Amino acid sequence: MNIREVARLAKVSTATVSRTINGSDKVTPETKERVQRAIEELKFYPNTWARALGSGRSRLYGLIISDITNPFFPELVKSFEDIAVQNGQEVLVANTNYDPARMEQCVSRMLQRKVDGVAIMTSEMDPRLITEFQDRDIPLVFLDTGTAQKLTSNIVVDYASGVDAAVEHIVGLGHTEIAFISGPMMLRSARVRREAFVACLERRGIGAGLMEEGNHQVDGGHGAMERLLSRKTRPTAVLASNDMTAIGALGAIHESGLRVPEDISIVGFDDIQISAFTQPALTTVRLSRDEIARVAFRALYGIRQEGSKGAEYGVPTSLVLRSSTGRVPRDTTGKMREDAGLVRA
Amino acid sequence: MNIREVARLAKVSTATVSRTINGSDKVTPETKERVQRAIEELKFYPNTWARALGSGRSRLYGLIISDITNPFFPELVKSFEDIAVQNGQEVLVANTNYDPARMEQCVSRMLQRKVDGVAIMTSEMDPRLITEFQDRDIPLVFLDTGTAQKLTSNIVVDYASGVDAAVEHIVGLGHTEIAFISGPMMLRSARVRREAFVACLERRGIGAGLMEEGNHQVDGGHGAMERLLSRKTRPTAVLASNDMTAIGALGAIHESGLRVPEDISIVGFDDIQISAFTQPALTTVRLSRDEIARVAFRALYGIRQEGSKGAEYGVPTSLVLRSSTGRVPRDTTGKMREDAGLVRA
DNA sequence: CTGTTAGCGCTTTCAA
DNA sequence: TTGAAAGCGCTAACAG
Repeated sequence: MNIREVARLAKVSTATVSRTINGSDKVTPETKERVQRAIEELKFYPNTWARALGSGRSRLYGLIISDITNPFFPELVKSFEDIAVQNGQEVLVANTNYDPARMEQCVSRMLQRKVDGVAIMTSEMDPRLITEFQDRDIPLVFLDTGTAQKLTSNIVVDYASGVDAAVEHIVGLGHTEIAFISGPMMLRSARVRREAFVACLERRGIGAGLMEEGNHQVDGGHGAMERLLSRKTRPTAVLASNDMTAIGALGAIHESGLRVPEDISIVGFDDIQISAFTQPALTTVRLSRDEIARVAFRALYGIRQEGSKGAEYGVPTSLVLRSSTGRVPRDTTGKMREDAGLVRA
Repeated sequence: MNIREVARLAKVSTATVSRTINGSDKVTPETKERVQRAIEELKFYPNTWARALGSGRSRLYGLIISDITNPFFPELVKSFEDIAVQNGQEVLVANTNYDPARMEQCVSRMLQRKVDGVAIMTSEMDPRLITEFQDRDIPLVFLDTGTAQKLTSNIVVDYASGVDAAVEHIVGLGHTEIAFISGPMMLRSARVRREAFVACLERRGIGAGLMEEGNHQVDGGHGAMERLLSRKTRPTAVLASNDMTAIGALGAIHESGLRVPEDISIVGFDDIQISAFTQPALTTVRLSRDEIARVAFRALYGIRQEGSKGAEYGVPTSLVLRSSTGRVPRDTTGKMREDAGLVRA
């Protein structure tokens, strides 16, 4: 079953069938009508691969992420896919699993599938691999890394404003011992977030905060928080590099018998869906996946479609106030207190 | 850049290049070696579509899910993709968003991409659409719905055993007022889970439980739990149709001032990653995504590869004990009590 | 507006 | 073991 059969049934040439499939305006309505009927009757679905071969365009966009298991990404994938499908394009999602070897494999898959563009939402990327794409004139868009060039764009998240709002909020509540649980420092994106925090404290003349390293996952946040709690000077407020980390920290705090926010305030980052439903609901810095996805797709699609150039796009962040932050407790000696709840009053 | 250039550089025919790419054993090691070098030198990546066109096999498998935003699915996607890539195949993921219209679109996409098989992990599916696949001899595998046929397999989750273990556990703790928060009743899979619960209570001669309907998402669980709490006879134990629902219920309980498990016990279903880190950690019925993914892929791939037939595969469930379940409180009048915590002793 | 035809890049007989 | 050549299903000039 192929375009020829449709042509035969509709009594036209394959070219005409092709034209009506592609919505060409140079086809008489009646002819178009006849072809449509033939297509319906035969339940014909044009072979995308053959179309791509013939036209040189795959209508396929690659989306490389590091861990689909981190809720931040599925939301991004969903948005990206929605926009792509709306524009008649498809998405090939690939997971690197934070593994450089798999990253190489992902790149190879993208290249073999002849994608029309790739959104690289993962932090580390061998420059050599990037060249593979650029040499083939494949549009690229990065998140927080890379620099705009001919065909490659970069999405720059304004971490500073969100972090600043968070710190201002925390400081306004009287906190002075502020800690930060970072992501894995081997990841560029994790370092960028950490730096935003450090720079913010500096700007405000607050002493360097306590630092612990997590892994952007729940268990890492849990472990980091435990280490933080065992320090001689316990922080009264903790910012986490992402919400998963914050959720892990929340758990560790509860297990230690302390309370949030009475004893310790927690601020997350990302605002993933579940953060509104943790106990207590997480105050967090929102980073819109929808916005990132939209910008990323447009950056890619725009180049192919409107011949735009690679550019730099900004994406804002903003503070979402919920219940995991509160006034600094009066007693900050670091000992567990039975009356912790009263401090709130 | 194509296979011809490689052939030219290696001084062989395109057929030979094709053979070495496909690992044919009818190529002299030396020739193979020469071709490999040429491929490396040119950084040649064979065009997958052309391969598909030529061979009639796309090496692409479709995976249709209903909501990538529900943590159950990303874990499934990840496992499925891992196995597929290990076998040199690719995965095309499609989201229906619980929307029949999008389901139709998904099917069309799969058909156009000429997938070699489709795993349909979403509950409702227009029979007409299924026919589209079957008419084209495309292997299918369903989760909990459909019946095994020539090329279509079915994965049957043994809900009964997991639900039974959960109810036994709950009953063993002295609970008698057991409620169930279901998923959306319009979904077959949600109905199946609910029925397993009802059947289990019947089998044990326990009166019909209280029922509320959620939507398999956090907010639905939250709302359903609120309704449950406002009833005259408040349940002392609640089973949820999935973990997201249970997490929502957990939140509603906390907000009402009651405690888990002192006042109310909660049992989830699925055992998604985050359930180990909720407050308290969720007791839940585990359903292995890994296992489902593995079985689903094998069902599809096996048919193409080993010529196996469509079959029925069972997947077990098991109870995971954590901290959200405890002994039934002595006082079950449904009033809020200040001493709730003491009941535990 | 419609048809003819030459590819797109690879696989796969069929010969050699 | 290797090569020549005929497709795979569709698109896109180019004619008409």
